[in-house]
Amino acid sequence: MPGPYKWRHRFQGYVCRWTLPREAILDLLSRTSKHMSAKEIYATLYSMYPGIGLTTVYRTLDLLVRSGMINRLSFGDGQNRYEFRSGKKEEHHQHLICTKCGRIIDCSDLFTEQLELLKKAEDVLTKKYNFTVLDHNIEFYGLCEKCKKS
Amino acid sequence: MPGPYKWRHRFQGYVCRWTLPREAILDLLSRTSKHMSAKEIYATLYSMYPGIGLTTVYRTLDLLVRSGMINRLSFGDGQNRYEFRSGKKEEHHQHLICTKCGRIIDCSDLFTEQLELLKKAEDVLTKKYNFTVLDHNIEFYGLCEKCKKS
DNA sequence: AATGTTAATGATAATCATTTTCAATAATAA
DNA sequence: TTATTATTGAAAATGATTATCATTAACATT
Repeated sequence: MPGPYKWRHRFQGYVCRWTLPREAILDLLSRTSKHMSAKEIYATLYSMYPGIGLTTVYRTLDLLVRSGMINRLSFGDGQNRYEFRSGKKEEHHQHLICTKCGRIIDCSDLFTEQLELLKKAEDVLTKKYNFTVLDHNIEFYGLCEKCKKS
Repeated sequence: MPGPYKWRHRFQGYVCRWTLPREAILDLLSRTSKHMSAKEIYATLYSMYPGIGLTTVYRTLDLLVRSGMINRLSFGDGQNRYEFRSGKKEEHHQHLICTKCGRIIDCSDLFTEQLELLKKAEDVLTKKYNFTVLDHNIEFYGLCEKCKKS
């Protein structure tokens, strides 16, 4: 369990009480580069904090999503996954998903291309569909290094 | 129920027996512009073909996904959705998803931008991650016309 | 520091999408 | 027409997520 209330200040106005489970879940997600499911988060925290309940994990994840601290991802494997959301607006990244082993790789190398797509998209979508873009998501499916070999 | 076996020929080699449920499900998806869930497909077919079972719908959808006839989509609302896949490789489109009412709009207006992103992506991802891109997916989240007003 | 209010928790049960099981059916080859 | 076996559908099983509710604990007030 990390320093007592590292993340508390980011919740002013969102939540009444800052608690150990909330701190622990947000802290875990801020440290890992994995895209963890609720069960995985629960299992990880359980080892250092056996009192925690799976229900609380689900509830807290929901809270964190709603308050914009984390992203909920669904890759279609039957469970949602979560990732920490950096403060910076520009730090959008893509996910590479191996269709063979399910590995997920983060990729932030297409910054310029993405921005251009986005700029154009906002323009087109507003004019044609009167749709206001608030967020976007780009995924690439294919084969990772390991799976190509085998 | 449509003309007897309209889609049969596209299955040569994929499947042994071509049946009424398979025909009906594929035909329905080929006609609709909606992004239907298994339950919705089941309900629609049930009215004209009361013998059909939900299990068969799930199984057939799986078969159709595996053989490349349809796409499975997961927008994170707890159920998968399906769309017919046109033969043409280039006919990739994006989805606009209204975060308020859940409406899904198809959009094919970003053809050039998408191609350029993709071209660059394949290059970068191969070099940096040794990842082979087979497919991609782009989604825009925001507010649709109706939801902006209310 | 002690107290009271009530938000937050966690165990359990419920829900909902999807999968598995298995006996019955029907598509196709012989 | 018959035999083979892929396919079907009902029912049960699974697995992720949500709802219920009594208990606990955060924190504002004393």
